[in-house]
Amino acid sequence: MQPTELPKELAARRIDRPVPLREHVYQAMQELIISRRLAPGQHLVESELAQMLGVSRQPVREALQWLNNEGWVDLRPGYGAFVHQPTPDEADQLLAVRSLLESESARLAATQADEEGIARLRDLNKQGFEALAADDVDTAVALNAAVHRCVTELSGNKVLLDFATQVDRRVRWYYTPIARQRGKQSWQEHAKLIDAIENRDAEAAARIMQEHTERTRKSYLEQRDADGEQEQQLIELPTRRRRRSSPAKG
Amino acid sequence: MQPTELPKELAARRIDRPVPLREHVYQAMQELIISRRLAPGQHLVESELAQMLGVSRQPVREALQWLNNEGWVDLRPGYGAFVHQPTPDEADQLLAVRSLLESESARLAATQADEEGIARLRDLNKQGFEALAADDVDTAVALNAAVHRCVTELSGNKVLLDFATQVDRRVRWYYTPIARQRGKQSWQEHAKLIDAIENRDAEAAARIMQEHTERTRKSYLEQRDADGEQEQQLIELPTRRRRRSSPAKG
DNA sequence: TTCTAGTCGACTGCCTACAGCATACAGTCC
DNA sequence: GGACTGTATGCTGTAGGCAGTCGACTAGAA
Repeated sequence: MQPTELPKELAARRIDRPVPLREHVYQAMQELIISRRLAPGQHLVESELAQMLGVSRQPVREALQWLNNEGWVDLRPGYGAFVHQPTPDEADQLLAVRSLLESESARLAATQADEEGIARLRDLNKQGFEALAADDVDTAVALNAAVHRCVTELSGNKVLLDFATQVDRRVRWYYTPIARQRGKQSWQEHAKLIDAIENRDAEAAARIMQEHTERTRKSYLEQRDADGEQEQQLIELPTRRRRRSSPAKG
Repeated sequence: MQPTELPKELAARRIDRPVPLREHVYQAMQELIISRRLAPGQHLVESELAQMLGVSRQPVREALQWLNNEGWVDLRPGYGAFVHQPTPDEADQLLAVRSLLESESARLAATQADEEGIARLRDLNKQGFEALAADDVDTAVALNAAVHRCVTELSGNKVLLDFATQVDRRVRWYYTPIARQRGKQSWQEHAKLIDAIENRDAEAAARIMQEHTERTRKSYLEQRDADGEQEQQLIELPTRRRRRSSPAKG
């Protein structure tokens, strides 16, 4: 089988290796999944992935475990890994949980944040406006994520941060397309949020964050109804025979 | 090295093996950690665990990954696994997040739950009162967890359920001792909660759940201040030499 | 005594190989 | 012709082993 373009890159990385191979595998596969080049529901055969990425099955297995934790793939013991099927329902549920976690974060941040943290927030938001003005959408999206993350960090609750990070990662799978479309308003809402935090007004901060995230959720729903999924070029993992799916139940 | 008492048990299990070994390893280790026979901060050497449990390193590695996801151990790449150090701070943060997630669950359950689900709740709570009357603390603790889980299931938000389950597992590490002490009041609160859900009063349900869980949190803090940690007999993992800890940073 | 270089060995990360199960296919019996 | 059984083979789970890395210990010098 001729490897896709990835193995050379991996082979290169392999030379300076303080970072475990599984990390690279993890990242490569995450990219493939996010970009939908591996189709939802697709069976991921360890040996094929290993060959494709130029490593053995071991690091692939470990990477698959991580991907499983983070909701990118589903593991069925004895039957291997399958790319997770994102459903509209799940997206909505994720966004709901995100809203919950982040509004609580904002509430806590209003009482916990220090001056330096608030300054950091302001700076990020300023950069966001600038990216917006420069039409630099990628940067704006990244900065948006950074603002939200920063608020959660300022909550001072590490557990909350952990969970919010998890949700955020998964949400972005669905959400990136919309994130690219919400413009100035979003950053104005951030500004208000930061004001509330600075004024130590916990309730206001929580409310603003909730409205802010709920608006995102609504955008998602609208967009979803508006346009269908666009097709993507899938990686055809070459096998002669392939298991159809999970075992017949019962 | 002479294995501890575990390997025979595992060896027996090994005969009827539809379940992967790593599952058994996972459960065995979780038990050892919860019971504090593996000390917080202790370095878990794969080969020793493998020998102790009578399996090879591979299933141990995979079990460690799971344990890591769920917060029981911390993995430091290149340095192995360490039993997670639970701190009072973290416990408090976990309980705070739990409160958040569960009160939202209650809110949603009030609008989403069906008759059958509510009946299930009532039944669990009835059993809880009975266990309490019979002084069967273990059953009462289990039923308490079941009630909370059931509410979260009835929320209809699978993501919320996922996270709540995670939190719950970890919380129980700290929390079991107090859970054993909260008595009748707790079950009366459940009853009120179920009433609110049945009446479709989302706000009341959320409020009751929040107060209920916050009360637990307070109990935890009080208890923590009251008595210190009792010592436990640790498993001495036999090695000649052992790395002290993680590498010197920077 | 304290600092430094060198050596030893423990431990992780990774690879290869094998065993067992599950599926798919082909041939056989009713 | 349809159901059943036997066989080939893909794929996972697990074992075992090798190499590189990092910490601990030791000896020698300042």
